[in-house]
Amino acid sequence: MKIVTFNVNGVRARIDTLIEWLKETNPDVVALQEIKIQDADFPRSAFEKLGYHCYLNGQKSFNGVAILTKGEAKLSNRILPGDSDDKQSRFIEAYYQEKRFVCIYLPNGNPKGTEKFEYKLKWMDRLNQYCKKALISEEEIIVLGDFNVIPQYIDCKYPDQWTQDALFDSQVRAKFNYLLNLGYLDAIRILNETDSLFTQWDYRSRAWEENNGIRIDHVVLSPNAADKLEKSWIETSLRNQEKPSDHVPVWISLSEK
DNA sequence: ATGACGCGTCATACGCGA
Repeated sequence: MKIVTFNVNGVRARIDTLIEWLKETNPDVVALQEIKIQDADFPRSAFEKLGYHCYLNGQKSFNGVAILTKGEAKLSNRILPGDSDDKQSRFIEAYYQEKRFVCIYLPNGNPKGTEKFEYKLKWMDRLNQYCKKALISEEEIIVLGDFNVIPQYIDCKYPDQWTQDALFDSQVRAKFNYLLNLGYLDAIRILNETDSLFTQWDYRSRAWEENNGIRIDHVVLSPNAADKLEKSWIETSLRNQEKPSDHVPVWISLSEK
């Protein structure tokens, strides 16, 4: 089973390249972030023509996540517990072929020292508690999306540039580590020990041309899912397209048995 | 310290992202 996560930075702006990419790569499960559209306006038919079922938690203008599956899935949750006032669309969960897919767009949190940063920290606590509780089921759980967390120094080109940033904050990194310490596995890092494995490059300041990137899009696996991990890779080439997203897809394949 | 790009919006400047 081929599974991919992709922050598209606007599904309308990306629809043509998205459809072309899906035709070529044919993933079984697709997790999208920053679709920036409300559910009613999502271009369902373009994906349905390729055989995908669409499960949406959209929002006008900002945020918005989706799970697409080749065949019918069961939408199980669109709310991350722990804050009934949270109106931002950053979480969706679906079951497909006896696996649980949790697609997230974790808050950016910048700048530090504001309510945005506090919201990020609380959101991460909520996610960690959710993922901790989920382990009890012993299901195969795939948590994937834009985490807005640079886990380690080797996950950015110039760590000095990020020391004051919410993506590389020590509390934020500790909360990401909490998830790993529960027994979840970072699917890219576990199979690739080299540096410069980036998933996002700023549009500005020639960041792509100079490979000034960061690794913030992650696929995190529960132990039972990790047992089936065959490969993990980052599809860097998409950043070369015309009108690219600033992020690129992150892939895993799981064995069928 | 600032701005740089790009997306979306009851647009034609501004919020937001990373």
